[in-house]
Amino acid sequence: MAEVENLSRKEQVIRKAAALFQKNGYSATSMRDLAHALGIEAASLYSHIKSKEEILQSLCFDMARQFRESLENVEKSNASYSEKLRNGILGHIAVMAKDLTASAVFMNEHRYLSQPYLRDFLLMRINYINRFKHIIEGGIKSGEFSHIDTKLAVMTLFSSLNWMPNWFEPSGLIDPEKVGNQLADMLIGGIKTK
Amino acid sequence: MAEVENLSRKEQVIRKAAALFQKNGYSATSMRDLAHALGIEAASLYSHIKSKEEILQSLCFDMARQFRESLENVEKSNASYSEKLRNGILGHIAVMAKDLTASAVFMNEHRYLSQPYLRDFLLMRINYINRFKHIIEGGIKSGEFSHIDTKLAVMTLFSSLNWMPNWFEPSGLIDPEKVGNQLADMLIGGIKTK
DNA sequence: CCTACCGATCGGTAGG
DNA sequence: CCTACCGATCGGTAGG
Repeated sequence: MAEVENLSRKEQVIRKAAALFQKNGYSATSMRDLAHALGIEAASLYSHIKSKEEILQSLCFDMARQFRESLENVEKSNASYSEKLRNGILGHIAVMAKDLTASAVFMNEHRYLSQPYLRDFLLMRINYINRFKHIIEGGIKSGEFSHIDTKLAVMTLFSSLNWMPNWFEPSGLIDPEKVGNQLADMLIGGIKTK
Repeated sequence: MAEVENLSRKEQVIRKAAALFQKNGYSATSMRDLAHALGIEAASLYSHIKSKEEILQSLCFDMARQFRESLENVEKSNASYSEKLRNGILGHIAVMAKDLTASAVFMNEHRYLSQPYLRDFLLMRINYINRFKHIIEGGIKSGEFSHIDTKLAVMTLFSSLNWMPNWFEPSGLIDPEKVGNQLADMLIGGIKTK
């Protein structure tokens, strides 16, 4: 059934769906809403996708893969723990900045995944968080960081990162690298006068 | 129609709804789900509440009021900017810890409010954030804080605070005051060795 | 990509 | 708090 030609149209469907999921939420977005936004009938969507949830799966797992790949590259480097933490932050923000809409869906709508996808997603997320945690723990052992609560530190970092799609200007006025460096400065160096 | 006797039953309905909204999302929670969880028929819910959204409104605006009141008390004090920031954080966490379920709904489900409630809610939230921002700006002017990006700083703070209901142990094993002080230490003092 | 349609479920009301 | 029910809408399929 001409899979190749359908690929770009499928991409269009997924991207439009992401925009609607971000704006109105996954559950509150109907396939008729999506079809109308694309100028077609609801039934026609099923030529491109198997189900509503397949769209959500694509969005969530594609973002998860990009985040994971970014962090793997950072881990492979020989940088200090401070630098690894900074580069992990920069990489995460760079991935988000490439698609703020998909990032917002990744963060806010993954909960509507059914099993076993939800379980897999949450396991991947825990794994990702733990890898950041290990960098922080390494930095504490090496003496680069003070003896802070690592769980609180990594949760603060993770929440800050994931909240960004909600306040970044979609216009692209914000420079992801600049914001990443500022966040790293603040979390690593603190905001208090030295 | 005996408003007084209905109050506690209405409270039960709202609290059970909050738990379901937190677990499954507002849109994905049906009035039949809620009724079943309470052991009654869906139609019977309407003796206690006017609509599904009225429940969401109660939850969101009640939490918003508590957050506002907490911050107002901090602003009235004569503390330094560091202390005001710390006390603002402690107050916010204390309000959340009193009802983690309602806090999660406040954070994750407010978007399903219809107009004009959504507008009012978002204006209150912006106001709340700006008041924290003013504390940080005051601290920069007074020399207590270094010249960081105030928007980034307040967004980092705000996202850290609002993410907590998602990782706090519901068992109450976490001491809100301890976590608040640690977060304040980290954000005010930084995590890097001095 | 369409028309025509399915069974299920939605929030909510009438009337008791 | 119940039974009985409303019109609207849901995700998805059949068949072209």
